[in-house]
Amino acid sequence: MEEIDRRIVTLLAADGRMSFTDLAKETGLSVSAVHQRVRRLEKRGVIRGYSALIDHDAIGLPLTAFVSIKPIDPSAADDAPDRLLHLTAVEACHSVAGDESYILKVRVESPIALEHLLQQIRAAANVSTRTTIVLSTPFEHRTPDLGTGPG
Amino acid sequence: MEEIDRRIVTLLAADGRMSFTDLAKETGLSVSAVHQRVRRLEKRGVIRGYSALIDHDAIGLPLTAFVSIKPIDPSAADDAPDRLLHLTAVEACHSVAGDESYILKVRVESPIALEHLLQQIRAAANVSTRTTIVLSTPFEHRTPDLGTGPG
DNA sequence: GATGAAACTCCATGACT
DNA sequence: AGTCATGGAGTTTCATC
Repeated sequence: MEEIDRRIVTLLAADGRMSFTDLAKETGLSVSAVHQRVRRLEKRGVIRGYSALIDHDAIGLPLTAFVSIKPIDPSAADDAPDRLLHLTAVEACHSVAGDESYILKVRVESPIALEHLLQQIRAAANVSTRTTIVLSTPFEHRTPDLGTGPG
Repeated sequence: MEEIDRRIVTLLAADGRMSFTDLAKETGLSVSAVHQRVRRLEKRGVIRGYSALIDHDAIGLPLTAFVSIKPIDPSAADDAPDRLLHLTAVEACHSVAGDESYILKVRVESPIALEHLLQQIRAAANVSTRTTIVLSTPFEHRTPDLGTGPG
């Protein structure tokens, strides 16, 4: 990927609603050239989508936790992600190296809701869980610094 | 927060560039009423901003890891987040309950870059680190289901 | 790939209920 | 809080280079 595309990606990662007009000003291109590039980045999957960043406290999901899971039967099919998809409290699922197989990031309303969710996770994916509760989040969703590229 | 605001938040979390016109159609309100609500949600901090979701493989940061950190001197001032802010590879920093004090999410170019970053983290915050490498990410950034509210 | 212009759609604000 | 009206911006497409 090239310099101007990197700049566009950086700008849109920092402000997902920036207008094409402003992107054009920032990049020195015409509006239609920027438009074309953004559409191409979307089509190529470099830009996967756009999202509003939400204050989870404000929407009634103040409790965040990381849940590491491990299959109870190590010989069973490893389809945990599929089995957890329906649990909307599970915001992310990462397959990881190490003693456990996945790390989930979950957002719930309360400790009771977390307890219930853990039961659901264990039942749905036939796993044991280890939970780390988030006390506060100094920062999150920071935009990568794409600098001037590899090289 | 009330029903229509929840709906607006859900829609914008799923598509951060949705137009006010479409939000109006989805909510049954007029464009200006939606406009007013979105601005209020932004002002109240319920919506903290907007971001493009990026494919990290495509931008040359294919290696994700979780780094748990623990202070080497437990009596020292706990200002790790401040000390890590300048490391742009650190995408998120969560204070957590448990044996370790923070979990960081980092994105780097390569194993060598991770090694270098870990050295920087240890030096900057005077901590020990424990790193869990992400092999793949079945899903991430899922939108919360705000349903019809608490109750 | 980039550009400028045209047609169209959307945004943002003010007057009013 | 909401609607409607409106002028100003922003978006999208197209012919052209």
